[in-house]
Amino acid sequence: MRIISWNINSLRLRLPLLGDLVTLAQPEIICLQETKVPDHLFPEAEIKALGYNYIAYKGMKSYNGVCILSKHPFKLSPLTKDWCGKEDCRHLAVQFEFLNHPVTLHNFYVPAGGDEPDPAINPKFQHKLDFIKEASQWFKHNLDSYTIMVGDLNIAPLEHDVWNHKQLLKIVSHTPIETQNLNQWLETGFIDAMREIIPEQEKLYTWWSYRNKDWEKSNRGRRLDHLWITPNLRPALKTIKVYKEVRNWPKPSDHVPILIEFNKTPHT
DNA sequence: ATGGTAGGACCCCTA
Repeated sequence: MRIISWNINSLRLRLPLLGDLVTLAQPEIICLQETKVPDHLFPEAEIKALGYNYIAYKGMKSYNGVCILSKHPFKLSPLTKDWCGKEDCRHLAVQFEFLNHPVTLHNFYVPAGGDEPDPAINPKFQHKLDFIKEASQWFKHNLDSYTIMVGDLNIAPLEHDVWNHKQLLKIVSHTPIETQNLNQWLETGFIDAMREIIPEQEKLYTWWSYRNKDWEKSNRGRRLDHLWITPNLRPALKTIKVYKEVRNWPKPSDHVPILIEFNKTPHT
């Protein structure tokens, strides 16, 4: 079972790239963030033409937006909700059968938080902290036994999730308050699947700013996108892959797709 | 220390 998570930064603009990604990665399920398309304009026919007949989307004009595209049937999970009292299209949850269990899949787009890492003067940073706090509390009581959680969490928690740990400690996405709060969310019952496979001492990025002249040469990346699983899915975990080459495709997103693959017949 | 780029809608916001 191959699942992709990707902050696509406009679904309509990058539909051709999504097609290329399907060819390259052959995912059975795709979770996208920052679709930037309101529901009445969602390109459903084009997505179905790519082979994904089961679709859930929650979008709005200009900002945010998430969707889940699948080759296998699923139902929308009742765990889908709004956060911080805002209807800003940052979360979808679905449920499907896998390994003879109902598996819940969450797709999140966490607020970026603006530039100034001080909640007293930056309401966007306050929103980000509130969002993570609320999610941490909520998952204490609403974590299904078999759960996969993916998305753009806009936080790079570990030293080697950023190109320069010391320099980024004061930069939004890598401040201690963010990484502490994200760890509390993780500790509600998840495993960081990417770091299960790729050692913590190894640099690992999923995002490179548009503002670098040569992103590959300067390599000032961050791991903002994540793949979390509950421990009972750990025996089935097969592969993690970061599709770094997609950052060099024409008109790329600043995030690259990440893949999690499970064995379909685990010996648990 | 600064400013750099991109997407979408609207004369600027968000990332």
